[in-house]
Amino acid sequence: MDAADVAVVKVASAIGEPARASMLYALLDGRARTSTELAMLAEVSPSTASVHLDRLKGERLVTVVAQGKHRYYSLNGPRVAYVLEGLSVLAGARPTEFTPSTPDALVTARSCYDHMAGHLAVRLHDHFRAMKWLSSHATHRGMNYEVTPAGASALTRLGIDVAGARSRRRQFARACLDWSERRPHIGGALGAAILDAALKKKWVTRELDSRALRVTVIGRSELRSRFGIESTA
Amino acid sequence: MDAADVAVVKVASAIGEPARASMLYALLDGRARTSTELAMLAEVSPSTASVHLDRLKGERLVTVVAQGKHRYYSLNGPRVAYVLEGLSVLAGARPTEFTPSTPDALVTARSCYDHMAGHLAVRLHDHFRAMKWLSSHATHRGMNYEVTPAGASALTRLGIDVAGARSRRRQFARACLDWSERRPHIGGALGAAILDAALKKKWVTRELDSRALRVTVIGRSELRSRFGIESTA
DNA sequence: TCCATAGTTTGATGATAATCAAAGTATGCC
DNA sequence: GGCATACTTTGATTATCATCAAACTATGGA
Repeated sequence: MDAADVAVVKVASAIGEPARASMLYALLDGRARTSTELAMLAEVSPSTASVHLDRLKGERLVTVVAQGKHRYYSLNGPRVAYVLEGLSVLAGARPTEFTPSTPDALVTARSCYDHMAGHLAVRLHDHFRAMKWLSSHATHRGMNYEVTPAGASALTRLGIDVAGARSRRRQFARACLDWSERRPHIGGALGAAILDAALKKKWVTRELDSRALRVTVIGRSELRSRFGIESTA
Repeated sequence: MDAADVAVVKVASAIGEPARASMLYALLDGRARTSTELAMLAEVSPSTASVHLDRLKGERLVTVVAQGKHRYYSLNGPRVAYVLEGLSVLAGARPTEFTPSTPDALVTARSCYDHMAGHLAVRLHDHFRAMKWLSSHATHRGMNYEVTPAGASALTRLGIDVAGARSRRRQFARACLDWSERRPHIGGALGAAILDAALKKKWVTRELDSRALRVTVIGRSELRSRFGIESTA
């Protein structure tokens, strides 16, 4: 086994332990969490959690920021999120696809690192494309989107900070393949702006300690009237 | 930890053990291998290899086909290959980027499950696109390619079985993001046909027990004269 | 300065997993 | 039928890893 494989084994075995996996998947919603919170989520003692987090940090799966006595842990970038999603698909388990069967909840909506993923995200993507608010162009990195003039005004009227997304030093908008839906949703800065707007307008809310997003009553109404997207129960 | 995470832990920990990882990465070149071969590659005894392979089979990472007394193991589809490549990237190791520094070897060429990946594959992709032998169209699954009429005759003249690729019950041609190059190469049935043709014409040969492909003297000459692709030493 | 809180380090304990040799099973060939 | 080969199963051994409580360190507030 060469040196490269040794590194892979360390990364895979770091993920392949129940407590550490719990913590990693808990961070998949893109939010930072303290070590004490992660200990509780993983159902281990703070000392156990501390050792595990040190291991994850050593393998560059998480980053930590200290603020006073608190230590805030986050996933170390979208590539980690990508592999975790891939492992979920490989395991045959859908990452948090089922939301509680209340009439307001969309069957599948979740935050994928910093943007929306799931059924709702795919439907929004399809709608924006159908309305020709996005144009696509192939690049060496996959398919990217640009916002058309009509799309710019429509999305801005929806409260989506298109200009702010454009000014960020990151990819503006790209097709992000949705592992659970097997179809694209919108990633990049625009994808993050869309999630921000949906949260601000309270069309969706975050589930506590979960990547799932819950579609609110208001959200359901707005999504139906604006986009023709029905939530199914 | 919910049931989904338990499944993920089993998959990740199955990968995260040196002997099993060796066997998985040995299979990443898309060829089937016997359990005895894999035992040798992983430097464990046949009995140890047998138990490990049983574990990998249990987690659906490999499939096995018995032919007489031989057991041939393969990766269980491109999705497994995809996650293994993703783990390699995450681990910071490049999958077999360096070939021995003989003057004939291209720096980066390897087989990725059933098609060619690496620098050469990316250059071929770029050339075929530049010659407009491929047209692209975005689908809900990413970017796909179609062969133009000019491309069909040119590729067929190159010995690439375009018609055979088209008749297969799988995706004809798609942009497959090359993890090491970060640019697309050609996947799908056409990608496999291209690798087949390159092997048949002896432009490339397989390295023994490796995913690396070696560009032959003939291959280097043909690639330069036909496509303007130089191999660098 | 003292106390509470957050988090880390240490040492002991128990569980789990990988390893192999030996024995066993199945297949193929003569 | 007998022998060789490929592979599996079993039991014993060893190493590794996760766990926690206790002690310790760092930070923040009164």
